[in-house]
Amino acid sequence: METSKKRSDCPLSGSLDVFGDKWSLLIVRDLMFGNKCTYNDFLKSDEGIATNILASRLKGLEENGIVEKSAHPDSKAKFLYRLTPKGIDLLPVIMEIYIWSDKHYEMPPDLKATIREAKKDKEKFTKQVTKELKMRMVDK
Amino acid sequence: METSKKRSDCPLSGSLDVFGDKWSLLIVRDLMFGNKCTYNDFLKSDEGIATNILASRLKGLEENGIVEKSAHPDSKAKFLYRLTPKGIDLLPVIMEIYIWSDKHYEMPPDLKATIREAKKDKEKFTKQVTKELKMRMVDK
DNA sequence: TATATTTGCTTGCATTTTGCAAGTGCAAAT
DNA sequence: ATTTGCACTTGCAAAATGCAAGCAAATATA
Repeated sequence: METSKKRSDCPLSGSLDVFGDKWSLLIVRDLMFGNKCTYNDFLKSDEGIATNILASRLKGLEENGIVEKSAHPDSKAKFLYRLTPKGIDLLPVIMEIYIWSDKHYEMPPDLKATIREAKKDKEKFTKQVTKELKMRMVDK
Repeated sequence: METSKKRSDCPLSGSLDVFGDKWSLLIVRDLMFGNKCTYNDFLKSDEGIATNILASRLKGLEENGIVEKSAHPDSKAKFLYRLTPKGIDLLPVIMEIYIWSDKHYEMPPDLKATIREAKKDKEKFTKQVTKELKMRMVDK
């Protein structure tokens, strides 16, 4: 197996090797908040990811233990993509990006409200969402 | 002026348009923790950024109000790059990436100790580092 | 049962971005 | 006066991206 070499010992650079691109965290977002879990779900997201890029990102996320692919309960033609615990642990990272964004850019009002609410008690929000996501893991 | 179009209304995708690549946050890291502030400083970082990429990333970060370029007090041949308040506000994002990394990967022991300490009281750590960074802003 | 459609991709190809090496112009040190 | 340092720019090959089309298996429809 070909292990891609690290650029340095810095954990930040190592993390960016995993999700430092324009698409990976959007897939994680869709899994966390978008109620999306299939290839076509991700394809339909507003940003319009190209199908080959989606395939390569899903592969990368899977190889890095962020998402996990399994059989879909409804159909053999579908697959179910889910966040692993490691993927769920990206919630605080994504939250802080939203909070940063809220501070420096405009955004849809409903989302803004949610973020401000979450910001009030980050730990509570994180724990609650994490719990929900872990529950989703064992479903089916 | 050519404004690059947003991929969607999602603040996460907008943020990734700003710093969603393998290099931008490493430059921010160098400015935050590495005591680096010149072009050559960034070039010398362990990851070995290519000089043309560094130039383009610094330009992007500047255009997006994350860093600011000014005259260097020591020499007319040098320039000083500094984080803006908006750039300093990325501290919590970077912190959470470090914390995620600490949970899921190995890392240098001294850095690990710092991260664990910061994690104990994130708000205290954030406030203190932010204060130091803002002080650095007004120096010179 | 035959046909059409859905699903999750892969392939080909043009365009863009990256990475590497070399070069440039100005400032400063020797 | 010449060399060195600094902050880039340029050229070019290689890799990644984006777009459209194709494809096999599974499912839905006629």
